[in-house]
Amino acid sequence: MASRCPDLTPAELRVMKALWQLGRGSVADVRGELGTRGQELAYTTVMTLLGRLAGKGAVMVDRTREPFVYKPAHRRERVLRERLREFVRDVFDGRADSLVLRLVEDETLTREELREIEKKIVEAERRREKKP
Amino acid sequence: MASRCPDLTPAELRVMKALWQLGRGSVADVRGELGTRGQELAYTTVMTLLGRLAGKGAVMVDRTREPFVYKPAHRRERVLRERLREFVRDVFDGRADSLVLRLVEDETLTREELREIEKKIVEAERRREKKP
DNA sequence: CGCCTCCTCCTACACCTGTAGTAATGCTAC
DNA sequence: GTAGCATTACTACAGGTGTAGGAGGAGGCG
Repeated sequence: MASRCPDLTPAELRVMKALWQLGRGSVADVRGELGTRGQELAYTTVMTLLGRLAGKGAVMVDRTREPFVYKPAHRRERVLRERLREFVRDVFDGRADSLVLRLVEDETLTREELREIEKKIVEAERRREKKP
Repeated sequence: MASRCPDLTPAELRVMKALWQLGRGSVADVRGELGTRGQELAYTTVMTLLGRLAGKGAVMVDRTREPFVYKPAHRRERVLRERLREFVRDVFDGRADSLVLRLVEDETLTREELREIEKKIVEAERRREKKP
């Protein structure tokens, strides 16, 4: 397995989301994408954030072209998974089940979603029976 | 419905957890409880944190007794629920289902936990059928 | 050819966080 | 009653975060 994803601040995460959406892009592109999500930021602010992200290895920069092209260094999936792990550890003391129970009981999920999750659970259980 | 729970920093949350465990207690008590969890902090550090928590209304202070007695202003349940909500919104764009799916597929949960969750889901679905 | 515009680089800066020291004050024990 | 110890109040401070301005280069337009 590869190097750990670096920690991201909330603002940085928002930038990453824009980048994941775009695939890759210039500062202006990212700024535009953030704009469509209601995050109006000055050009230089976006630059600063992308710079910090590059500094911690969360994005790759292609400097052979101007304007520079930024690209996520890790896939969204992976970063979110890691955030989730941390969150479960820090807030729910590692009790993932109690987190899920809370969501289930909290009306946060629609009937559809519940059904979908149930299906996945059954699948997961079946998988584990076979290959423990 | 009551006033929103204030935002807590990671260090503050750790203090709150100690306080929830104790029910209520002095600075020294909280410090001790944190100690048993491997969070060794100077007395004054704990004071600072409790002071900040009091400042943002997360704990109540009884100053009629010395040493002052600190007590959580909100129940654990409630604070965790709110944190979870924020997390789902900020990191998973509000898609609680995709968060849960990730946990289910991620081997993060034991067979037991999966079964438990499944049961809760069935219950929740049944509840909703009756009272939509 | 000189200016405007876009872009990058460096700098700034106020606020938040984690962590703790020092001063003051009051109670306890000799 | 005086020297400690516990406790609180005030202060500190380095590092992180969110947000952005200004300087300077490079290319397009009049």
